[in-house]
Amino acid sequence: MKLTSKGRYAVMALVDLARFDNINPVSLRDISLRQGISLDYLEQIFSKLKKDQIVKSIRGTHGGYVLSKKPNEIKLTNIFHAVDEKVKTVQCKKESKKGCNGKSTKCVTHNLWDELENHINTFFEKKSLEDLLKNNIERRT
Amino acid sequence: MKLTSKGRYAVMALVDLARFDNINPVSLRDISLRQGISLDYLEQIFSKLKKDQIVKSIRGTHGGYVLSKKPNEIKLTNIFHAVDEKVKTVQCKKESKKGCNGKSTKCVTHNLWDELENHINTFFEKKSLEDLLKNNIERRT
DNA sequence: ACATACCTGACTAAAATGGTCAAGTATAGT
DNA sequence: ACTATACTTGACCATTTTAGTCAGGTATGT
Ligand code: FES
Ligand code: FES
Repeated sequence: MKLTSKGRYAVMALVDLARFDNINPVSLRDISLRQGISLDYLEQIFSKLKKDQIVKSIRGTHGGYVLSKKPNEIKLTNIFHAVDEKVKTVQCKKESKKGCNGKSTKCVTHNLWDELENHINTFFEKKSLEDLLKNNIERRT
Repeated sequence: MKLTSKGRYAVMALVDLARFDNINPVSLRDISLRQGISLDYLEQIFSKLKKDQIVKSIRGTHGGYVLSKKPNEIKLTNIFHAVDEKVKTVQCKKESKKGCNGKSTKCVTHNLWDELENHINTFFEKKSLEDLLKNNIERRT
């Protein structure tokens, strides 16, 4: 039950981006240096964020990335979805009537894991980038 | 962000055990057959559950395992702890003052992950084996 | 004695993770 | 026009984790 670096980095990078994206786009190089994330890896992550229209890219010198929505409109769910960091607690396919053991009925723990999945997703749906920014500003005053 | 089979199996097996543990101990062979879990793998899991005194073992013919506490005293936390299914969302060492990037201060997302970890752990602390048994009985009436 | 069932540790194939590397393309500034 | 910057794409790879298997052993009830 752990978070992958991809999800973690995605959020880190977006917080960084949100903080420095005032007028000018922010280059991945800057984020890489500030947050200590490999540039090449960041590129992979941002290509996914772009595909889900969480960021916009601006090419060329002084180019970089910009948020395509306001921080309070970007929920953690959206970010995680974009980078394929999915919460998967059940083993079976949820839609299927079959259980994880291949039997014709759901296993004894299925409901539990499903509850857990909801519990976690609720957390991600509530939190937005804005919440993180606030938290961070508070901490540095 | 996913659950491993070890954690899942541990809970499945214990629910099974709790349901059939009336007078006689339950053999891993039975659990293996009923739940469709490899016997060899179950043995690894139960050796850990035993070490944390969640189950007791009875050797010899007609031997098997028995819960060493009442179902309502066994929380998911205890089970997960026993089989090393730990919830780890932060990257850094929590006790350390250092951040995940090796810097001298915690990263911008540290608080978030820490909150998440608590959120999840709360869930595990509340749920007991008894809850699962109830849920299962309801479903089959 | 013998079948049952717990016990232990070593081993391993496959998947996931966390990246790196190479070779581009687009654009702004000079 | 040239060049530096920075996004873009896709292939590649080492390490770690997962989910087991296998091969022995030991205790005990009948
Ligand atoms: S997890 Fe869905 S049936 Fe077991
Ligand atoms: S997760 Fe703790 S400092 Fe980044």
